[in-house]
Amino acid sequence: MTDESSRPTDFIREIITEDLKKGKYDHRVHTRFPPEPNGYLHIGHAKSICLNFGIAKDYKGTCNLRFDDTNPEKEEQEYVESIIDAVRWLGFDFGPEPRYASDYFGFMYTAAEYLITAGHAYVDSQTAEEMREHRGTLTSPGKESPFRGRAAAENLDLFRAMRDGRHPDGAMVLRAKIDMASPNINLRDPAIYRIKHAEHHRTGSTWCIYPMYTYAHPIEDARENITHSICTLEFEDQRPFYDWLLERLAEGGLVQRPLPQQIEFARLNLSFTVLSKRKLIQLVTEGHVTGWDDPRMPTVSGMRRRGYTPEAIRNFCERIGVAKRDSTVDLALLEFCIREDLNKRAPRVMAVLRPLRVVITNYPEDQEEELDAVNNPEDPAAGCRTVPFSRLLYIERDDFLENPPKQFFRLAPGREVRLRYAYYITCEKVVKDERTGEVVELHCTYDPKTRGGDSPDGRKVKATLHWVSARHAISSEVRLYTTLFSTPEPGAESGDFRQDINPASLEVLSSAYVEPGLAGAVPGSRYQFERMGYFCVDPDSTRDRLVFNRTVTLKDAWAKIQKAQK
RNA sequence: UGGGGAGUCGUCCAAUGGCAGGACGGUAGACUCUGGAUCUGCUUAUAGGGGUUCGAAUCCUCUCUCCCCAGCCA
Repeated sequence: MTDESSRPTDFIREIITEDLKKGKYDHRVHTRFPPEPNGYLHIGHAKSICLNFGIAKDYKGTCNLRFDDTNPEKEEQEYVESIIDAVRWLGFDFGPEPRYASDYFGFMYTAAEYLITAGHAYVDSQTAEEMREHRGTLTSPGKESPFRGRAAAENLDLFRAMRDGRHPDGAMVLRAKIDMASPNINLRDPAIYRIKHAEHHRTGSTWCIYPMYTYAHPIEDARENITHSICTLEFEDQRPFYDWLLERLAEGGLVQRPLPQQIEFARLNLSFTVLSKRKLIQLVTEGHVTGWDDPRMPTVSGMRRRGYTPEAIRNFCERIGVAKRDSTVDLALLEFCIREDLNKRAPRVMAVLRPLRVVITNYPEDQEEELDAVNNPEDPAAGCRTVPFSRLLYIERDDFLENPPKQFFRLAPGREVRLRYAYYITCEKVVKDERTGEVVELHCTYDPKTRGGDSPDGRKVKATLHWVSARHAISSEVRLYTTLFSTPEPGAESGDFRQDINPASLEVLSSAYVEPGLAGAVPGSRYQFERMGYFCVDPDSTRDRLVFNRTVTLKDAWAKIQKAQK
């Protein structure tokens, strides 16, 4: 909202605009993105990142990157690095250093002692199982713990003993004292501290008790003066506790008003993919993909390797909007966003993925020439290049059909087509393997007067084919990706998402040819292979051999016709 | 069967008592040295019943459907 005329675009910005109008937070807006460092970021996180950092930007506020590292058994340094990397790559700035929940462990401990002293918390010596039994059910109230009535002094001693490591894991927990009969289960004396004799990735062995998310998160927000604490829908039931805790701490003067407020929105679901952390981990550990950055993964690192741009992802996140209803976004929208971006910026090159040899019989054996080609018709500033032409070429196997159906415009016996930026050629002869009947080579003639691709007599052709000169082309590997799952909602039918893994999600083409200008292309560079799609140089490339990942195909009218006829 | 949320084109998001709109998808066409891009047309929706109102997607009411919650996970 940088000017008067702009209006909020979602219900969260509406709330913020209203708060600003009322002066609720002294005209400040401060958000945060709080991942747990126990996995890699995916497109669903990107939605949250764009929301939180986007709001900060819109309202000239601040957004913190904060690691919610309250469970040492699950969290690792490796993840914090990948998350930092992903956030920066997406184009967001959180200052020189991220924040950590563990930065506040000391304060959280002090606050817990205050709660005990004020009679708002107690140490419970029940086992986990006993606690579960006493919690009641969704429809029946819980029962109070026999330890609920302990005096503050005893609780304090016990809690300090917990901290000092005098009890094993699970021996006791600190609980908030609220209401065991509450219809909201989260208010039935939730555990707020547990014993874990575990090494923490940042605090080492300083602590053997760790706060629960429920307790830690509101405190982290308050400590960072967060104004709007935006999270996903499943935390909605948690909000009464969030408010309860902060109210108690404000009463004790441990946090200042105005208190941050929690606002929930619906997480992203995407068709043909899974986004739950558990499922993503399973894909990696069970070897269904090659790693977190496998180009078929919906992780930020996977999409990056696939060839997605930060701009396309940000644009996607803006287009899908923010609301409270559960929804599943069509993968086609994501693909639209990356095509839209790459169409404007990706240089065009010619690459033949499944080569078919073509001999231009009337082109002199020892002759070759350089032809002018436009780098990007959408961007005149991208300039021109030349591509070599000679007697022996490769064209795409799919661009020739011996017995073409009516709607097939491409090369066929006796038919004339244009070779892009080069010449008109006519297919004169089809050479086949005698045993298999497979077409192995085409003999064509070219019309020298059509150099550059135009015929002086105004003669039209129905198709333009991409090609490479066999002598000059660089042999490369091309990895063709389609969706990792073959159904829009993986697991919907069988209950096991792995049943719907698409066995054909990766096709490796090891004898593709790209034009010579691509020599030395660096990993991460993106190109449009004319008529085939957008491709990105994979880090697996070596000096001698380029490897390309297909980011997304071009829209393909012919493929659609073929599909419709099946 | 407790509590908390949510129901609008195929999909996602708007409309905040006043002509249900946009984007993606789909489809038809124009154009084209990429069957790309671009442009144009068309397509389809307020979960259901009752009520309030001159007027309801919006307010009231009843019903239905879907999601979340019974970790010492986040």
